[in-house]
Amino acid sequence: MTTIRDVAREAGVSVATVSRVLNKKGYVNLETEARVREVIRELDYRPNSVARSLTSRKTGTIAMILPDIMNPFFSELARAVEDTARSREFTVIICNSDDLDVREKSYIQVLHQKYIDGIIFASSTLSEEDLKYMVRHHIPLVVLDRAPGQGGCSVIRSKNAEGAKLAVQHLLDAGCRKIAHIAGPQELITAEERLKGYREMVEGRAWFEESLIVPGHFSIAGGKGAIQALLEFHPDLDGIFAGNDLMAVGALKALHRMGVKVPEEISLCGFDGVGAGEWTEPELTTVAQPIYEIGARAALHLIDRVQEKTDQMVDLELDTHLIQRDSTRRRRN
Amino acid sequence: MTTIRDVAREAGVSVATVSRVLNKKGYVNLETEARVREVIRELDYRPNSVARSLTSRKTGTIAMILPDIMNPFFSELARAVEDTARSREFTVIICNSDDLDVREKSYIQVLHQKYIDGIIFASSTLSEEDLKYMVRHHIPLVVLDRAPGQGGCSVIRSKNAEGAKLAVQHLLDAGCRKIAHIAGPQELITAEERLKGYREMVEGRAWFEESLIVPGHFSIAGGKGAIQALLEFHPDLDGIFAGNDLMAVGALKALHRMGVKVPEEISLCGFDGVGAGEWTEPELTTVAQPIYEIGARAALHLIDRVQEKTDQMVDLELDTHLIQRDSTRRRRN
DNA sequence: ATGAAAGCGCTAACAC
DNA sequence: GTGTTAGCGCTTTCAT
Repeated sequence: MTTIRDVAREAGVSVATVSRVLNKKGYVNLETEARVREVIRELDYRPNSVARSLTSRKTGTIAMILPDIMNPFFSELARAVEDTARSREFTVIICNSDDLDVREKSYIQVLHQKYIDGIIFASSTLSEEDLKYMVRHHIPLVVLDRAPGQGGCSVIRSKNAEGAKLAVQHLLDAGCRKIAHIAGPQELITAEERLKGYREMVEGRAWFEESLIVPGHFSIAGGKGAIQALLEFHPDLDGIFAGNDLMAVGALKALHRMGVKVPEEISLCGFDGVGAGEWTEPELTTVAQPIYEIGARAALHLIDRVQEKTDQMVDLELDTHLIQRDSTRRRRN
Repeated sequence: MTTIRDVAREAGVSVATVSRVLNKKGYVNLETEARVREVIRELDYRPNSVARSLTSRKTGTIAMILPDIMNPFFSELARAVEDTARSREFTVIICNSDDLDVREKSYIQVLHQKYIDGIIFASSTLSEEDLKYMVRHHIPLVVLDRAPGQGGCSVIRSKNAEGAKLAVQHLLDAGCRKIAHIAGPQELITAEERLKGYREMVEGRAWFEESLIVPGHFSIAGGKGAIQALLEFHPDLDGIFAGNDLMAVGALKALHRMGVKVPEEISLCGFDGVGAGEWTEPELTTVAQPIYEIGARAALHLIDRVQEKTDQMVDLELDTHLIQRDSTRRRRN
């Protein structure tokens, strides 16, 4: 491996000078610079970034902690983050937490030791303790899908309650008269807000009952399970708003298996807008979050903070929008 | 940040001693050790891994270069790699290449500069030049889905031709009398081998024609497009073997749109075995690669090489197996 | 404008 | 057993 000394020797200058041309910092004679650059090319020299990191305390690497990269929502998010990071010459470390807080904690330790420049946290549970740790150690942090006003970190998320209302309104417009909700885990603010949106739209209506709300754990299996419970008590159900697309897919499968036609007998609307919503038959109507945008903005802002182009925290709430496909349809009723 | 000096001072020993207890290397008095450990705990000291990397030339980080993390095949692979890496206390950098060789090249440069310990290459095109670069610089490399015997790198892949035969045999067993193949890009060895497997099974049969082979670019859109071409010339088609699941999904959508029933009129078999094959309706029969196992083995072997537990290259060919679901069915014929 | 030298935090001879 | 010291490759004062 060729080092800065080799270049210095070969160019007949000191390492300091080479360093200056490398970093375009401080004065350096144009001719000297030209010569140094020439040598750099000849020797195909590239500075060792570990050595650089040791002095600069910057690694040009950010990390992303998420529950599971196999979940299409998070893989899209990760893709956005990596694209953006690359455009700023940053590198991205991916961490699958499975929502286990011991794992999150251990990641944070390791990442900190590795001098990671910042973290995007898309896993569900960031403990108060971990947050404080990161603030104390000045590790820039962007949290996705959390309640605002945490202090010490930026937050980016979608308007979940509003999106949920969009979904319910759409089902109502489609002529549904009894709409259930398959809810995500209520520890998650996103799930909670989507449920809240649903409630606001349906509470007080004659047909509404608490038993129309069933948990689905944000998973395919959960979505399937929810259908059993739902149809048993509400055979007259004609609309379902699933708290995310994964559960909607599960619901779709279960309904199909039970011989219930979607959208003819039951209309179904998901949430998230993952690409795979188009894989199903019928294709899934859903409330789309601007997933890619969330990731891109998170990365951009995080890197701005790392590079001290800003010291402001942000607190963004992005709009959702309905993508109408085939799993909902106006009923002739 | 607390350093090794702080610990040394506080414990009344030299940094060398602290380093010794940290690395369990060399002799150190049990009582001294106890005291040092105590101080480490008190000060909540953790060694700075950047500094360590500078001397050890090891970062405890591997990289994975893949086309697109949003492709479910690669996200499963990535998940396996990260799980395995974590169990060995390694960290994983993800790089989306979009199969662009300039991008691959630039990643390799950056990763090398960052002292990455090794690379798992799951992107399609690894140029001879890049390979040599990595060999020359002693960067351990595991390549997925490439022809064997490259030298200088380990290769892991599935038995593609054999898998393809499994698929065609299954369609034949299901009673299909005219089976088409939607092929992936022939620059990719995987696509080429799958086509070869198909050919071996069908060439010489009375119904076989070259026009039964159409390109589908390993993408959903490609799968859709292929169907148009196919049905126009072969309205009597009754079986399709798609070179990957993404194309199979596209084919399924197109067939559905054209009112062709699967599997009643046409049986369809994919390749890969990505989880999302269960999202479709009907669920997709497919030849499954042991995706997770490929990733896990790749990571394990790579890390073994990094840690010099072995200096052997491997050249693995893993078995595929048929997962029979609903998109193929015995025809009453 | 350029160079000498002191770190960054840690490891590994080598000496005692 | 433990300490001293010279790096690892680079950046950054501080002289000159």
